[in-house]
Amino acid sequence: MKEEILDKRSAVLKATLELISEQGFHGTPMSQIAQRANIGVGTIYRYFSSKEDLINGLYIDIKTRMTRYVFRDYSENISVSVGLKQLLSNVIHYFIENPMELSFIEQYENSPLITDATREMSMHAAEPLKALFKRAMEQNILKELPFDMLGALFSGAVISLAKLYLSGTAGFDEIYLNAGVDAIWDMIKR
Amino acid sequence: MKEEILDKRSAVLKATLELISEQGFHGTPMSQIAQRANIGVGTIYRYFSSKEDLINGLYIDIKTRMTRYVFRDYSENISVSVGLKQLLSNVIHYFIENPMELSFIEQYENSPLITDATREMSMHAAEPLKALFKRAMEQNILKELPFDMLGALFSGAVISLAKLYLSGTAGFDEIYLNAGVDAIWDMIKR
Amino acid sequence: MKEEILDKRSAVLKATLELISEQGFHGTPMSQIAQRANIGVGTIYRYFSSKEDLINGLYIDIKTRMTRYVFRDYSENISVSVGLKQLLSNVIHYFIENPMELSFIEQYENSPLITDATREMSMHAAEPLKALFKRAMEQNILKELPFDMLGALFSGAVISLAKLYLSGTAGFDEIYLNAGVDAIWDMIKR
Amino acid sequence: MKEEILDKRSAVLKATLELISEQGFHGTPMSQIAQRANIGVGTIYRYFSSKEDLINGLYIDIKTRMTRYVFRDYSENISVSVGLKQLLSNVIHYFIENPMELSFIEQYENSPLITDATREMSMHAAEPLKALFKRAMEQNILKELPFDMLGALFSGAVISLAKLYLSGTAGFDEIYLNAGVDAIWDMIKR
DNA sequence: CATGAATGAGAATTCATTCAT
DNA sequence: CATGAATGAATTCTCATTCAT
Repeated sequence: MKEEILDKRSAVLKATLELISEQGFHGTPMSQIAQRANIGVGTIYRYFSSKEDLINGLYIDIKTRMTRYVFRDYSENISVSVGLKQLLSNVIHYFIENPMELSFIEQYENSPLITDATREMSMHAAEPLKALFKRAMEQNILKELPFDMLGALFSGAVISLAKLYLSGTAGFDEIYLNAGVDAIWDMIKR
Repeated sequence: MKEEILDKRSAVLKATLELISEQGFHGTPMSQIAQRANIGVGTIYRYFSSKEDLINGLYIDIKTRMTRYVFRDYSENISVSVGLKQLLSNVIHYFIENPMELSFIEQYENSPLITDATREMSMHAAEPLKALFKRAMEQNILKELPFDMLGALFSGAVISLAKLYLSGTAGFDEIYLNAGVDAIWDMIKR
Repeated sequence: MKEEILDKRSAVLKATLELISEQGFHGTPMSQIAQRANIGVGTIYRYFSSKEDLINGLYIDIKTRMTRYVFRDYSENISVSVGLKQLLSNVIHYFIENPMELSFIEQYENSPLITDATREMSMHAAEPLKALFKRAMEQNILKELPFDMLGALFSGAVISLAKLYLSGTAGFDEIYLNAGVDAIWDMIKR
Repeated sequence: MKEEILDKRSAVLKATLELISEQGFHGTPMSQIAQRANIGVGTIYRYFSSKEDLINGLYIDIKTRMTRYVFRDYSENISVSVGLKQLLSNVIHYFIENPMELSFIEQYENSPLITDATREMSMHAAEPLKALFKRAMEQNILKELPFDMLGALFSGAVISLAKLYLSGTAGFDEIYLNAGVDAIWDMIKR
């Protein structure tokens, strides 16, 4: 009964993610979330002050877990280029293994629901990446472009690749995926 | 009074784009669209059978205009690599000049509102790009990757770059933009 | 092109009857009536001041034609009992031959749309029947009941019989119909 | 405060009956029903999935109560002819005592809103009457006509009589009513 | 006269949020 | 604390009616 062990807050987040990733924010009433989470509607409001707060909470939760996953094997000991490629690969794999989270993030980041505070928080989560970029710049490994720009190109391409993979239409395997990762690397490397 | 010369259907599309790009689909009631378009609510329904139909119609309208813009200077006479770089540059500039359209497209393509029929139509619009890629492949100019993948990497990076530019935070100019375009080129070129 | 010979007013009435008998008042927009009548919506308003007026006009039209049909072979020369039975039979046959009119009348008479003026008019149409009843009373042919009551019993049973016949479920033929008419006759005859 | 003791579902049905019987289906908005029932609009939808469902629910409710009333004193011990006359009388009295229900039933049964499922249910409610007719046929008490036809003649006349009585114009009393009942009896008896 | 595009009042329905139990 | 019935503001959509052409 893994599901029942989940504390209520987590159960709500899980239900929200599942439902929103396929039905969208506005296609998902609070009542349905409560039902899926096996709790009463009112209970959601003990953990989140409003639906918007819930959405934001879910975003933060996902971003946190993702950052942890993506940097899990990073250490200052490994070379920058290895580190960056590993990072790249991790991001892709995170999304491939968590397609609902990708779907949610894409919806959320392009919606007007996103709070400035949340955006701020998201920036903060990107700090480690920035640090890595900085080290790479110092070693003349990356193109001489603003950090933000490298990040944007990088993440835009990565997410797009993950989406293509998940769409299933392409039908390409791990090998192609690696080729894609290499291509992205070509984009940012000097 | 340019606005009043617009036929009503166009006025509705214009109003919808403006409002949705900043408030989102669900933050924008039909009544507000009507108001902005200076017509009655009922009139919208003479041109679009439902709100969903309106959204889809707007998407198709935008995609059509964008495709026209992006391929406007393309000809079979120019070299493939020049053509591709021009294309790249055009896409970026289209979005920079039409930020609301970028915002709308991003919302729409990640929402559950998107119809299969519309997705189909969108594929169709990508045909010229595919043809160009094909020519490039034959000349061994591009990496040996599936078309879909090249397209995904390409568009993901381009859109991401345009968004960064528009966010204004980067504050970089045309020169940097060109550097970005070159980086994207590095990603797909052999 | 019989349809096109019809003057517009009649075309509107015909279209209204057809549509309302199957879709009901509120399931039938004015625009649909116009379409079926092959005229513009606005034109309806040249002949009828409002939808309500149209409905009332249709009712009066139907009642008039029905009364004419039902009394078509009546004359003071034939005996009262023959005349009454003939009348009875005529009413049934009118409805059987004009099912849409029956459907419309039943809807209309039970709806709150019916005007006092129209009800008045309807009474007036029943005058010949009353006269016939009076003659019958004087000859001690009918039960000693108020005219209104005889009329109510009579018309209630007749309409009910016609509806049953038209429902088709009973599947009975002309012979049974005559037996039904006889039964109704038993109800009012002394 | 009898009204306030009513559970909400019943309060809604009561309000609906009152309003519809005088204003018709389409003259009665959900908001008005809610107001009359002293509840919020949304609450109606906890008990009925739509306005149509509400109307159907009301019809079933009324038919159930009416059937109970009409057969309340029926038993297999009493003679068939007494039973039938009692039934006849009960139907009339039910409608006289519940004029709004008569009005509603008449509107509903002649409207295109009626569902096949509901019609089915209504047939089912007529079973006891059919059984009684059957017994009567076996004893050669009724005319040799199909059950459906006897039922149609019977109910058509009864309802018509009740309506006349309620219209108040006739101004006849219980005695006349009984005479009417006798007349109807003459119609179906052998 | 005929037309049908334009209108907006009005209706059904949904759903985030509250609060009595 | 947890619940879910109750609420009503807000939204989409329809359609009778008008009036410029």
